[in-house]
Amino acid sequence: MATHAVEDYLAMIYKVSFEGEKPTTSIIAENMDVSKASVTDMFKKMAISALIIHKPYKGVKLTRAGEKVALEVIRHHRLVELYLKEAMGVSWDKVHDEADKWEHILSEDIEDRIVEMLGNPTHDPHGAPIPTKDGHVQEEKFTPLSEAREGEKLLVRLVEDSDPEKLRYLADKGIFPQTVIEVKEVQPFEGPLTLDVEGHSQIIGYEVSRIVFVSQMV
Amino acid sequence: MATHAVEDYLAMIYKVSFEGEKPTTSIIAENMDVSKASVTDMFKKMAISALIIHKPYKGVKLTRAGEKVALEVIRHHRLVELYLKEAMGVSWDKVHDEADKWEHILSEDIEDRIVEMLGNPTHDPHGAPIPTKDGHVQEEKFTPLSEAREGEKLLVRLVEDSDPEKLRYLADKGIFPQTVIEVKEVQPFEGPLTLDVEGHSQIIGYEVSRIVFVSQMV
DNA sequence: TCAATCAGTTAGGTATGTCTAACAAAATAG
DNA sequence: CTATTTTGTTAGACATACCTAACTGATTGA
Repeated sequence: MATHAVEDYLAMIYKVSFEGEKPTTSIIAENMDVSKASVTDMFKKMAISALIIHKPYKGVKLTRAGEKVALEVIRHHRLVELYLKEAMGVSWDKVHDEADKWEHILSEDIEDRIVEMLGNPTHDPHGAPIPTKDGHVQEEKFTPLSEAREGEKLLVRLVEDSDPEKLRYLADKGIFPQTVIEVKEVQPFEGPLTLDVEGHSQIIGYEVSRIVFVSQMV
Repeated sequence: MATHAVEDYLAMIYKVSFEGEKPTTSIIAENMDVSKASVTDMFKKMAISALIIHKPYKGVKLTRAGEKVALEVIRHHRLVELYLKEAMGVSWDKVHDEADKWEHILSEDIEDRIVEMLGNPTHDPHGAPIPTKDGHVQEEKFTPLSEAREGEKLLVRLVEDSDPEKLRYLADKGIFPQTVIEVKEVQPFEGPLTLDVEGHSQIIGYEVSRIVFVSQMV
């Protein structure tokens, strides 16, 4: 059984890889907020346990076993996020931090009950897909709203969940997964966007627009 | 902030004291399933943190600070047990082990939500009182069913929660907190008891009867 | 009361997961 | 193609929470 720390590293490696970055010692250290020496140690241990393959300067790659653990942790995390929101009424900016604690102690039994209560959900409150029990996800790649052009009619698909402040800000503007938005104006030099969100005009900054991912409306 | 391990020790010291035993190195070691040397180490650390007062061979005493932490952990444990049963449908023999994990990660926010959802509950599924937020309990002392005499009409008040097998057995017989039972026959030499449980005749062994606590019906 | 027993502590180790400081090795820029 | 910068590793520590084995100190029973 992987320790909590190992579970965290594996999930982070998965996320970084998915986002198209190389999961190197430095990048994982930065993302996990630990020293590079700690990551070197951990990579060594995980390589011995055959959870990763480590090629210095080339980054790390999850083995099938490592990926399975990573997806299990991510499944737990996303299920708990949704459960907290739907069953306990926790606001979407707070569910991430809570889920970070719950993901490691969730038993099979409780997991199953949550799945049943939520009716076999496919996505968490931020629009991220929930991996299946047998370790599969189809994570889709969406476009960041920061790259949108004037006149586009877009469907919000996913919002990055790690910054509670930004999530509260977006909730205020009525921007959630499944929200339809129209891009009215895009100012140059990483300037603000003027949007139509369900009939209301909203102006949001470039920095925030980078955590909102959208797809074109057909 | 106390570590998980320290929280566990404090809660155990509280429970042992409450049950009238002296929380000595040996007894805590036995109850926590660790070596006596580990307990000696831990007592030292907790004494330095002013959570306990340790007099070798005389046992340990919680300071007000230590008691506060202990009651907080116990509050979490019992609230979670009830939540798991009421909100998630977990059977009463399984809630204890789950709650052992949840008790350490429960945030104030989630605790408050659980309290509200359950309508300010006073007792867990085994009949144990839930300490208040400000650290008070009125734990009542009840008589073990093993000491009952023939002809007595009794109200089940509490069932010890640590042995799932026995809890399943008692559930089978219809014995829960608030159940009314009549003692039909008591066999000598720690022999079985014949009971009337809500109109059904039930025979239970002495060993099991020791974890059921009752009070006299008025 | 004193020897045997039981309880408790000390000493020295292990594993996990961190850290800083010093060093080595690879990538890159001129 | 070498020098600088960046990246990664090693060495040596520390804290937590355990362990076993050896020892000491208290209690108690004959």
